[in-house]
Amino acid sequence: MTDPASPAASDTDDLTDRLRKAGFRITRPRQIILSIIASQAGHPDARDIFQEAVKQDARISLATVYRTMKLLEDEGVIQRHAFEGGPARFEAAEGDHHDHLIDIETGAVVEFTSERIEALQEEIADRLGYEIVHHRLELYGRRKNT
Amino acid sequence: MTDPASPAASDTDDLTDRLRKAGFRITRPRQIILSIIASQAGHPDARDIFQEAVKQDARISLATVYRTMKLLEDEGVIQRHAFEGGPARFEAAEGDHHDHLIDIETGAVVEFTSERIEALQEEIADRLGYEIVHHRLELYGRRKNT
DNA sequence: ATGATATTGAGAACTGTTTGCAATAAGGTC
DNA sequence: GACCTTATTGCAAACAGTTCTCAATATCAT
Ligand SMILES: [Mn+2]
Ligand SMILES: [Mn+2]
Ligand SMILES: [Zn+2]
Ligand SMILES: [Zn+2]
Repeated sequence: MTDPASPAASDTDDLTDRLRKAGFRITRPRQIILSIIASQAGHPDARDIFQEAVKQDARISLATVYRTMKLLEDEGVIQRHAFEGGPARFEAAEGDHHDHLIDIETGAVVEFTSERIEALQEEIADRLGYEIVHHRLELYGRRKNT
Repeated sequence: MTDPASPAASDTDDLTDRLRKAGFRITRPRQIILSIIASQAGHPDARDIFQEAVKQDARISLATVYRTMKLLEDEGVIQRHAFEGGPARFEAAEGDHHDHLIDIETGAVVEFTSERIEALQEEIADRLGYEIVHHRLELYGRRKNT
């Protein structure tokens, strides 16, 4: 038992194992960042994660957050989004694929899925002679005055 | 007759009228940039436009290109795209709405439309209680080996 | 415990874009 | 056309987000 106060212990352990097996060293910054993305909901940006991390270890640097996000993205642990305007935002890549609707007034991010849209995308790419590697569907809107 | 060598004269004239009526001064940089976006096909970035512009007037600055693109975007003359990674890219906003497929190997941009996808987007936003202001659908893929 | 080296923190560098400011020029008025 | 007001420009500095350089440090296999 290393840290009785750490949250989301099992998720984090899964991820550390995954990284260890991939030949990466399990450093303190990486453990902290992993625990943050495992527990944290939403779509935090690098600065959000950095600020959380600093609470647990004041000497962590923003550069390390960026480096770790890159690593985790390459490992398929997280996904990176580039919503309009702002900095890149991240989320754990556990669940199924989904797309996003962004409230242009509040910045809130709503997730949704549509098998039909996904299928249509494939169909279109296919017709154009392409194979989709990844895609990006973002709806920007405002809440209806019901 | 002001400049017998200028290309895409009528399109450009339409646009200058539009700007003039909106109360903007028709400056040399603006005329040049307008003629470039009116003639140029594709999805050039600010640097592309700048390089073209410099050929016609060596003293034009990149800052003015950015300022003009902002103005033209606000006026609805052009559309701005933020494809993955690179700088913002622009295109004349004459035609109908369309979305993009980007060849991740060559960077080529293929345009497509899908009324069905557009309709589904509306449906989804509606169901979530939102009204779509704009959206972004980008497919990133590679050419099929057929 | 030791050693090889992957990783870190700090800050410089970088890319794309915006901004402050003095100089310039567009276009309305005479 | 000359004159005036002020929008627009060029330049450079500032900015935001991200990546990189490099010496110091920490991980982990032995
Ligand atoms: Mn999400
Ligand atoms: Mn297009
Ligand atoms: Zn999708
Ligand atoms: Zn569309």
